[in-house]
Parts: sequence; C-alpha cells; structure tokens
Amino acid sequence: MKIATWNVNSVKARLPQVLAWLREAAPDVALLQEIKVTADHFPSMEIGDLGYNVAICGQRTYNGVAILAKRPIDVLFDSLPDNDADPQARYIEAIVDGLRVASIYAPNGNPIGTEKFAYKLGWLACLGRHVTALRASEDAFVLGGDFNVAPCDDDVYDPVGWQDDALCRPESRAAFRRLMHQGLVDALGATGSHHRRRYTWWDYRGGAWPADHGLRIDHLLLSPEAADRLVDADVDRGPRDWEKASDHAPVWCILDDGASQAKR
DNA sequence: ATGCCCGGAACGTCCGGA
Repeated sequence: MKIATWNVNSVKARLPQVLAWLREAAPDVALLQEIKVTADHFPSMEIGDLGYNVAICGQRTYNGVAILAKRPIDVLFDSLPDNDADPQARYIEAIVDGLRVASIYAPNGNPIGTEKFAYKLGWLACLGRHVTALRASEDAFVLGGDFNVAPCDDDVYDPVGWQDDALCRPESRAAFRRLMHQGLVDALGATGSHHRRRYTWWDYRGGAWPADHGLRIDHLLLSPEAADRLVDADVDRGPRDWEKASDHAPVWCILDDGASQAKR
C-alpha cells in the first residue's frame, strides 16, 4: 500500500501536474494540502477518471485538504477534534482499507511573536492531544502532510539564516517532538540514509530549487502499528522540476499489507 | 532592511505562503 502526501499549492493551478503525478506515482492513498478550493470546485471528475475516490475539507483561496484513494474512503473528521470552531480547513481524517489516514496542513506561523505564531503552536498542541487519543486506540495510522516544521537543523539548507523563522523556532520543533514522543515514526527517518538531506520544499524565489536550498517540512508520521509494516519511503523530487511546479515535492511510503494483516 | 516567485482575488496591488 503506497501512501503519499503532497502540498499542491492550488489544485486548480496544478491540475495537469496532479493528474500526471497520480498516473506516474500511482499512490493507493494521496493526501493533498493547500487545494485552495471548496468541495464543489474540486476537480473530482478528472481525478475520478483515474480511479480515485475523493474526500475533501475545502476552503476558498487558502488552505484546504483532501484524501484521494482507490478504495472507499470513510471520513471520520473534517477538523481536529476539540478544534471544530477553527474556520481554517487544515485537517481531514478517514479510514481507507482498514488504515486510518489524515491529511494535515499545519499553520505556517510567520512572523514569530504574532497571533499567527500562537495559532500555529495552539494548533500543533491540539493535534498532539488528538494523537494521544489515536495512540490509545492502538489503530495503525498515518498522519501525512505539511507540518510547517523543519524538525532539526539537518532539515534546513541554511539553519542560521532560518533560525528565527516559525518553521525552525525551538517552540515549533518542541511541539513537533511532542507528537513524535508519543511513539510516532517519521517514515523518512526510518528508511535510507539519515545523513542524506531530503528536503520537501524549495522557495520559488532566488533559484532555490536548482541550488537545492530546501527545507524538510512535509512528513509522513506512522503509528507503531503502521511502522511495523513500513517497507520504504522517500521524497519524489521529480514533480518539483516540472513546468508550473508546486513549491513542495511529494513524500511517499509503502506499507506491507500481506504479512502484517495475516499476523493480526 | 526588503524583494526575489507564485496563486488568488481582481484589475490596484495586496495578502499569504515558507
């Protein structure tokens, strides 16, 4: 089972790229962020033609998350529990093929020292409380998305230059670690070389992509029950090099479903 | 110190992004 996450930066502006990526990468489950449309404007037909069901938590202009899956999608939440007064569309959670998955778009939080930064930290804390509930269920789950946190300096091409950015602040990293310390496994950290930089976002400006001036802020976080099934994971840098690219690259992981389900 | 490059809304040019 291949699960991928991608901040598409507008599903309307990116539709040809999204369709090409779905054909090429063929994930069983795709978690999208920043779709920037409400459900009634989501290109469900075009994506449906590729064999995907869609579940959408949409918003016009800003934010918006979606889950695409070849199997049926049973939506459980379209906002973080205990955060349903939040007008920003940043969370959707569903069961697909017996696996719990969530598409997450955490707040950016810049500039620091403002209500935006407080909102980010509050949102991540709320996500942390939900993770506690999810962990108690002992369900296998995958939280994928744009967490807007570069967990450590190795995840930043210029750690000093970015040290006062909301994506790199110690408070943001502490909030991210509080998620991880509940027993979650970072799919990229658990596979391949720990020393190889695997950025997921490159600024449109200043030639950041060709210079590989990136940040790792998109993550696939696995419950222990899901991590037991982890086969492989990586960043798909290809789409970042396409014409009219998103500024984010997809991240994917593969979970084995044969042996582990027989074990259960 | 700010803009760089984008998308969206909208037709000015600003906001938000990261």
